[in-house]
Amino acid sequence: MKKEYQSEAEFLANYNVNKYKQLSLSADILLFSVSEEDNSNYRKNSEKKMSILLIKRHNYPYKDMWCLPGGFLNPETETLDDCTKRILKTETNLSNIYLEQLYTYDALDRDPRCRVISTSYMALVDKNRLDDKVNENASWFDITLYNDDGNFITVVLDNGKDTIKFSIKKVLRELTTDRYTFKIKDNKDLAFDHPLVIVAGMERLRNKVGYTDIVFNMMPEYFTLGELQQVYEVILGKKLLDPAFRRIIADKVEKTEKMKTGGGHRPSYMFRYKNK
Amino acid sequence: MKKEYQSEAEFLANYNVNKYKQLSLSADILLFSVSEEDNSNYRKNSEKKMSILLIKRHNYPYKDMWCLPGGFLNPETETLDDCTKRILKTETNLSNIYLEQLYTYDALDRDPRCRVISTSYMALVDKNRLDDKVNENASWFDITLYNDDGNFITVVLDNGKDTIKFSIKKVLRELTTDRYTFKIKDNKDLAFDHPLVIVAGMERLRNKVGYTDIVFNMMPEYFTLGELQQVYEVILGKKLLDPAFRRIIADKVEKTEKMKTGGGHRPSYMFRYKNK
DNA sequence: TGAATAGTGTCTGTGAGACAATATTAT
DNA sequence: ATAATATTGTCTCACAGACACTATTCA
Repeated sequence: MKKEYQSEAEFLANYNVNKYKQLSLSADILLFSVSEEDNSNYRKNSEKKMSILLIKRHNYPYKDMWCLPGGFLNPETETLDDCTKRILKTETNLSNIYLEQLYTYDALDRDPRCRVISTSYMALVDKNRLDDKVNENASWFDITLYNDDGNFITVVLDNGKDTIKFSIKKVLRELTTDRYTFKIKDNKDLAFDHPLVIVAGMERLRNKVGYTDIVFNMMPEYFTLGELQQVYEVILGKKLLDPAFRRIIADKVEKTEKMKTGGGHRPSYMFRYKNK
Repeated sequence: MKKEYQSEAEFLANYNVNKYKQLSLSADILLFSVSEEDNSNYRKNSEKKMSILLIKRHNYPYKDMWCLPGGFLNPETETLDDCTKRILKTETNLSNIYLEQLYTYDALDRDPRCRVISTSYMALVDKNRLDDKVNENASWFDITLYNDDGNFITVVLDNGKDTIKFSIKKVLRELTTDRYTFKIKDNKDLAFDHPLVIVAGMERLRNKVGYTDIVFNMMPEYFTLGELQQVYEVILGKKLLDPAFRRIIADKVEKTEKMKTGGGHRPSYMFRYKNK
């Protein structure tokens, strides 16, 4: 039977480092998706928001706080990719999810138990595939980004019950021309260095959306161009002009016979990703 | 006194895994620079080539083969960044080098001794800063890339004495829209999975050159626009048009009073990176 | 003088940004 | 009829590609 600790300090005092490994590797997953906000106006299309899956911690450290889904690597049998897929399977019950390694975080004190070096992964999924299948300790949080000025980013995560808020400062790196790193300025709701991981991951997603087709991993098979445009817009954090958007994605999609009707306005053709 | 093994098989048979760690982390460094090919024609500017620093291995595994500079992480004291800087200092005697983490390689069998998970770093340097300072076991290799067709890349590395050649196949990943990974198709000269690391790193460099200012880390303080253009050209692997190039970099550089003369042709103003 | 690079002018076509106009639905 | 989205047309402006032209040096 597991002992119940009363505080993180007590837990750490009793934490037997030698019982476990001195150095552990882990994978942390940014599982991104897009959520639909139900709308009162029967004419309007439902608005969309970026969302991310978080896990409620039940153990120390950071007990009762939210964190990214993640887990330790079994170094004898697993690659980091394997490890990530195993975690995703556990949390979402899905196997076929777009995955991409992002960055390895290894600050000496990023985990109070011992040295834990964590590789972050970005995963993208169409929410319709799993809405009800997620693990009970997991929850989808809508993401809102505020760019206070050029140097600060405030992130608010909301799952309808809990609100998580943190701020990140952009810090220019020395010895370089235009790169910067992130530092946590303010955070009390999210475990570990996960605020950094989230902000860096969202930046990566924003950048890659422009020159790759990864968005289609977040779309169902059939979608309207309006829906697709909404997804681009929530990722990029800005409105796009309809004609320009249609020009750009014209050769990536193909029109089908299906129509989406019932919106109190002109119906729309459904499109499909055209995989060359 | 260290025992001398006669073969890699013998070495591995005697390798005591328990004497060392079961799992090790390491950093491998892609130290890129640009080399000048001396030219016979007094009129012509010297041609440039991409070059990379490699290390001659003196121990098993992969004894007597070349490999990327790298080393094991000391997990009690170092971050991966620290580790990379320490290795760079050892090999080049320089401390201030542009660094950027790229990717973490962790195939189960990538090192025959035991599980070694390696994070690759890209480092960029102006060769004038260190030409004679490099460690004696290290050597600069000129890089030539051949894109046999869309799916194969052949890389030839040459340091004037040794020639290293390997081929890489681009493999489309499942579950995705446009990403691919690399697989080694043919390699007998370069240790470990370093062919993959090199090709992936060069791709990253090519991409980043377009939307960042990292090139200036490979330039001396004063340079002509012709020299700068040459560097872009060897990185991108194609010629650029002069007027277009000048338009693009116009606001990144500032003209100085210095001139570069003696070329048997019209002299050129020297420019400097304009750090906003 | 000529070969080579340095540097600038300018034309053209492509494509993004912007705005307008038309089409079609459910209430 | 009206509010809302769907879809297309078109104008303009910025800018990259392309080519031409002039400037300047040293053997």
